[in-house]
Amino acid sequence: MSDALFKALADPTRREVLKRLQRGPATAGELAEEFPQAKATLSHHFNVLKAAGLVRSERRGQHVVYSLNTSVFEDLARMMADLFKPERKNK
Amino acid sequence: MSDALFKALADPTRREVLKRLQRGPATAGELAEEFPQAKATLSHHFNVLKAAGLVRSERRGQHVVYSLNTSVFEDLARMMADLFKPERKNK
DNA sequence: TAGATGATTAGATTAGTATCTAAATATACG
DNA sequence: CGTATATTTAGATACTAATCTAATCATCTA
Repeated sequence: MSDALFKALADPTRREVLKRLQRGPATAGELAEEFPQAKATLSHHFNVLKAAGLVRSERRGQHVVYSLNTSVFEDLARMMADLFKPERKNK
Repeated sequence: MSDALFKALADPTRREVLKRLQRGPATAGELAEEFPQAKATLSHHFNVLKAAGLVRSERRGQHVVYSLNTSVFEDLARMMADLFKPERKNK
């Protein structure tokens, strides 16, 4: 569970994708154009991000729109805090 | 820089080591006993954690004492926030 | 329905990481 | 100094992850 999240964040390209999505949703193609890797490679990264719950995807005709799932940030913050401040009960 | 940090957190064993160190410093041997892996393997993990600035080490005679470097938590929190909230200036 | 476009999946290759055992280094102490 | 104990480093292996090209799937439109 948290494993998928940390693993997803471990790759710099995926972190860049997240930062790009801060500026708003984008299609797979638009995202792929902003990175040097092949489309297929980016598609793989999208899958990882999705599995970690960091992004959502929605098909719009031929396009697939990816957007940031900000609600995971809460979980992430909790996990981070948990790594350093155990005394805090997980309410 | 941040890459080393995220990579260090990507491994579940290393996250467990961090959680163990929340309860206070421990020697390499003490830590190694709490994990199924070989001592050498744990030593490798310590190096990764150290390189990421997550732990400190100090030699005490024959022993090497590892402790959590809580000051990195600030950086970590900032990086996390940065991934999701770009509008915040990095003051 | 056929062709074009957008996206994902399959299969293979390469690079990186976790792990082990064995050897090396560091320190203490008799 | 020589041995015991604690830890790290070297070298090898297995596993995982990133990447590519080619093929497949999905949708639109003429």
